[in-house]
Amino acid sequence: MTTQEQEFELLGFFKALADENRLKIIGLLAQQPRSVEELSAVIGLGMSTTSHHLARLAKAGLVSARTDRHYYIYSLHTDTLKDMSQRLLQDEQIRQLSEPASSDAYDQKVLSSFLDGEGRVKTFPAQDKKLQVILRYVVKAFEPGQRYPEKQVNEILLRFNEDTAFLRRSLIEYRLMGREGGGGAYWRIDPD
Amino acid sequence: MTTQEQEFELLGFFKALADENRLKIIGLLAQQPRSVEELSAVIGLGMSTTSHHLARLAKAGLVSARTDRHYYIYSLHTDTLKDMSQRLLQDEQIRQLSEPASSDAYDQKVLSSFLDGEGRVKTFPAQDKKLQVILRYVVKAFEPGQRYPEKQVNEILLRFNEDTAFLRRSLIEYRLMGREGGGGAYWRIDPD
DNA sequence: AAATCATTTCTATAGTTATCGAAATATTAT
DNA sequence: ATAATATTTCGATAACTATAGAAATGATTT
Repeated sequence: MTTQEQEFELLGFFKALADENRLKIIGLLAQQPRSVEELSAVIGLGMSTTSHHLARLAKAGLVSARTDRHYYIYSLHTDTLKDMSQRLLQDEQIRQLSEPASSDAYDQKVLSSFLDGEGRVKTFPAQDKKLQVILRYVVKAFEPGQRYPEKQVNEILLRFNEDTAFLRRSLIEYRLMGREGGGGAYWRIDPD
Repeated sequence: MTTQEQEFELLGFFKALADENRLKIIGLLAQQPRSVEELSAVIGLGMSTTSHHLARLAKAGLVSARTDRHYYIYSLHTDTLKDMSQRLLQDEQIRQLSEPASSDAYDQKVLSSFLDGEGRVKTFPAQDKKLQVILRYVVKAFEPGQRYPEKQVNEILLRFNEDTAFLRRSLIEYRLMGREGGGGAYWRIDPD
């Protein structure tokens, strides 16, 4: 089962139960199976409306009907209800509600705001979170595992902005690059 | 907590989660707390819309915000989610979703269809379920605990319909009255 | 086969809600 | 204080859904 299907299933489950009259139906069917006519009389709705609600509940796998004499007798699928609520108790199920990949949408938005057409940094964002997006973008100009003297670092950073000192300092501060105190060698720190 | 409040709370819970984008928000906040701006960028909605969704989730007690720097950081209340889903696992919670008293609405509807203005039975319904409603109505004319000879039973039943034999037989069949084989004594069986 | 009855499907309408853009509010930085 | 920025509130619109009544379908009895 894919993440999207999971989400859809859970969404259908919640939508099915997000109605006052459908909750009442669930409650009545939990007591005993009942016909459409009986249900609509008890909760005070037209039979077509009740039928509609039952169809939605059935689509979510919460009820089903068997035919008995003149009547369609609907009954509750308690196990579906319990399966779903138990799934909610599992942390992983909740975390997977949003596709993990889509997280760069935010980065894209920040980048398009603060970069010009040639990929240079127009201005530096004041907020940490946005600045980090910019820095993660800039640091890709360095090869992982390679060591750079300060002079070369400045040359590379100059492609992004005049203020190489600020960039250099920030890259160190946010632990995207490392620096060796003595010889002035820099290197890119791998993201983990 | 009254039954109505319970239902309302559960209804609010389901309504809060019955939206695709709110489910995504829940998923994102399960990974880590985030700001409105970040959330709206990632799921691709306007910030006002995202704010609206967050407000609904907060109303249901599912998220809350703390302020940090420029941002309002929203985080997930995992315990609310778990409380609710555990409540669903308890059978009593589900049965109480509909007020128990309201079950006579159906009876009322059946009675008004098959009784005339004086409380007499116009015709006998063909369906078991409806016939039972009529019989439960008729049997109230007998005092619990008292014994009636057949002749008196017929007199009483005559107030409801000419066909006293059918009524008598049905009352026995559906175990609303008992009969003593020998002397022909009848009595009303208490509902349990 | 015809008749009766329960249920569903169809059609239309009213109420609710998701959405966005603009204006207002709140918070932090200068 | 003033400016900058993030968030919420407001107003309007579009999409969705609950609802009822009428017509169609399906099932049961005679």
